[in-house]
Amino acid sequence: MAPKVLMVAEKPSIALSIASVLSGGQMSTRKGSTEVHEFEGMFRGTRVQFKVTSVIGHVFSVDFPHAFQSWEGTDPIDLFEAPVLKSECNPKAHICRHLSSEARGCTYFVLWLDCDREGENICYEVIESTGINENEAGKRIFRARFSSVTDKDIRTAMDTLTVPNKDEALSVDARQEIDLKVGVAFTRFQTRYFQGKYGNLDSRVISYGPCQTPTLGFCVQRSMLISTFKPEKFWYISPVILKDGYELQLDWERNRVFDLSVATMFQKMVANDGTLKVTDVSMKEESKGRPSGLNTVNMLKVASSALGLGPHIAMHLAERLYTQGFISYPRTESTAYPASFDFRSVLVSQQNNPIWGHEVRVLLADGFAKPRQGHDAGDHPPITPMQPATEDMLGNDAWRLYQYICQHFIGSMSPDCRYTRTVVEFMCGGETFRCAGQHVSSKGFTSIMPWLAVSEKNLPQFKKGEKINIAKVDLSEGNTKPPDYLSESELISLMEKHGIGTDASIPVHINNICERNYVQVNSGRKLVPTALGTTLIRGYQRIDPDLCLPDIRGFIEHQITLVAQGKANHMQVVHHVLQQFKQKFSYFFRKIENMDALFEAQFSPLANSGRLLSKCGKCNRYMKYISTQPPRLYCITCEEVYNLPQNGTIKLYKELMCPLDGFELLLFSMVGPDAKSFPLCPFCYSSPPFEGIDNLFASLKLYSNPNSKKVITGMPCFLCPHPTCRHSMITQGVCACPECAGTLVLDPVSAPKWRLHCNLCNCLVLLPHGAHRISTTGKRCDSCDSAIIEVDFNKNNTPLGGGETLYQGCILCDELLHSLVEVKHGKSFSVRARGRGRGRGRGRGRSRGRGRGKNIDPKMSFRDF
DNA sequence: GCAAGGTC
Repeated sequence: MAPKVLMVAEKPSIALSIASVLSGGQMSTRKGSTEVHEFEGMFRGTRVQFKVTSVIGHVFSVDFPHAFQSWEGTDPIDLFEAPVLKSECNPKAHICRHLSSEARGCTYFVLWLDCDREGENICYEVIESTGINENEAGKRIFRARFSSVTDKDIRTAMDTLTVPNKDEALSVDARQEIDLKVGVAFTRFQTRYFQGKYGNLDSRVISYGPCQTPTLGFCVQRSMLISTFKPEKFWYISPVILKDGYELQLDWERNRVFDLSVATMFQKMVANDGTLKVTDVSMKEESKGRPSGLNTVNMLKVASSALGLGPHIAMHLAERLYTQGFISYPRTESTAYPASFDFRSVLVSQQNNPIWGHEVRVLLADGFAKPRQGHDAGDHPPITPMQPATEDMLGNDAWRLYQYICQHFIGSMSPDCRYTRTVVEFMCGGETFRCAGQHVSSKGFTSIMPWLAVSEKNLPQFKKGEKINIAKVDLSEGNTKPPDYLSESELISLMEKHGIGTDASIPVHINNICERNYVQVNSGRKLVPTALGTTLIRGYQRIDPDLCLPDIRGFIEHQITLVAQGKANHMQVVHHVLQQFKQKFSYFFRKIENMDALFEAQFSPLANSGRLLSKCGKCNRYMKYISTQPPRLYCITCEEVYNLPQNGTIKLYKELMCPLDGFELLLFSMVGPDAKSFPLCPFCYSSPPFEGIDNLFASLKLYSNPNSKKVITGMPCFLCPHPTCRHSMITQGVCACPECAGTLVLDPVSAPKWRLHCNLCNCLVLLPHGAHRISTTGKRCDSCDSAIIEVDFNKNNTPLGGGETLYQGCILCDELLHSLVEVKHGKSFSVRARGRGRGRGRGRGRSRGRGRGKNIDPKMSFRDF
């Protein structure tokens, strides 16, 4: 059998391109975690079987081991010396398993990852996943280096295989570890410090990061420029002349002066003279260059400033346009096209468009230019339309973005805009004045990109030496104005200039500082810092300005570049950089009061926030409910903070008390139809009292909808294994969930629409509607061990004979009850566990996790619903 | 609940 060669690309689209080129289109494709393309061909002189597949970006990501995950149990400073673990970033995608199974039986491996440091790092992630020793590099493992995904480059890369670059890969490992440790240490420390003190901070996390914080820094710097701005008065003179029917206001060469008496003096000199002499008339042919190819950052800037689409949304739309085949790959730094690029066929595909088809046909008929020379970053070609589309096919926002991409592309193929600029210079009373006119001789690319058009401005004819009477000379007054808030588009430029983030991550950082409530996007997509954002940056500036300056990213990049170049040892660099940050951290820790003074002036202490809600189990006094994010209870006497679930409403629960700690219970209700409500003890919720409760949370994570934000982060009563408390999972649990491994518990406040809800997933079971009361009884069903419930039916519609209303039974085994219940899912229900996990009704808290065989008694399930 | 970087 022919030897096998496995080739791996960074994303499925590249795998497809490589396979198509190398097989000449003669390949077979099969599905897997990612697609695998197979064909025969020659490799190092022998006939082989090729398999081309891909990863989906990084395979692994770095995090702390479990012991360091706890915010309570870990001192943030210890994180700098903590070990780090690599684990699969998307376990559900099973990329690692996919690679190892595809690698089996392969003799050679060719790594086609993107040719940048991240790609080099992913090479080693792929090698690790395949289980092949990395010492086989150069023997069985090869690296293909390509600067574009073109026929020629792919073939050249295949003919000149090299080996992966370990130093570059290690530089990425270094960055990952540094970013993780620095970010998490500072974030945990300042979050806990300020959230334990202030009630109206309105942010769940007060994060720090070497990219996000300088990004915020830019916004705050501008807003501080605005708030400290002192306007100054200035004066200027602008003579007006009348000629050939034109009224012209001339520009003063001095522009403006800041002294009224000086300005008055100039005005008098000019007025006394009264005659302007034309000293020069110049005419120049000027041209405004057509654009070069469109890269991500420029697309995002236009999307924000001209289309009103934020970078996060714009990237989302662009990705959709890409996966639907309307545009080329939208994440690229390059503004230059490869030499072999087929411009003509792109133009041809756009020639029938009703809006710009005409311009395209003219270009095709009269000949077109290549885009202005740009920069080739060696990644992907500029963003280019691939297929014609209409607004109906795309939807409004995607259409507007697509339209811009098309206009930009066609503009870049069009001639430059040419115009004549006339400048007339005048002298009067010893002062120089000018006026300028413009006449467009050829619109060029501005006819398809009209917002860049050069404006026409006509001037009357002037002759050098000509004398003209001044109609009037006004002395005008003005005020210097502060700059406007930083626009998103300006921010993107600043980030790019300072190397903060990458084309793919810039939108994420901007989105981050918005979501964390550090800045708000105002009209015109201007970024206005919030009190929190401003206070944070001012705090860093007081303690250690480095922390919020863009150089901090530059410093890290510089250090890891030494690793990438093989000039420094990976471990030593990581250690050195982390030691520096650890020192910064400990200084920040010691000086936090300097920042806190600013917080004190801006925010209210917990004691002055919120309203009294429920009694503390320790001091028996009422605690305050803080409703701003994150919702908390604060005991003024004990100075303790208790976390609460998010995104719902909270109220006192019948003044009932937790038997474990004496805290008054609360009732939390999620929002929306069919939303759950459940009781919780604030103390138990914040610090679960039972060992092993972590496992419950692990399953909670598993079964909660990954698309919705996690609401429950602690232990409500429905997860509590207390054997006798009337609110615990033990007493309120009825039977196993039909959809997951959870337990259906009685919703105690759901009357008259009585129901059970699952304590893990969104499964809902409706109980007899309109009953007076439904409760658990403490008895168990003989045949299925579910809790026997007692229903007190309404006497007007009781299904029982003789006007009876009281009835006890098992909702699974009792025919009457069984016929009166109905399974319903929450809207966001998405994860279905296989099998039923723990099948037996509640009871026996300790039996949790014991799996059941396949022989499920049909009566014990909801199968026949 | 934390970072930043890939990509879907």
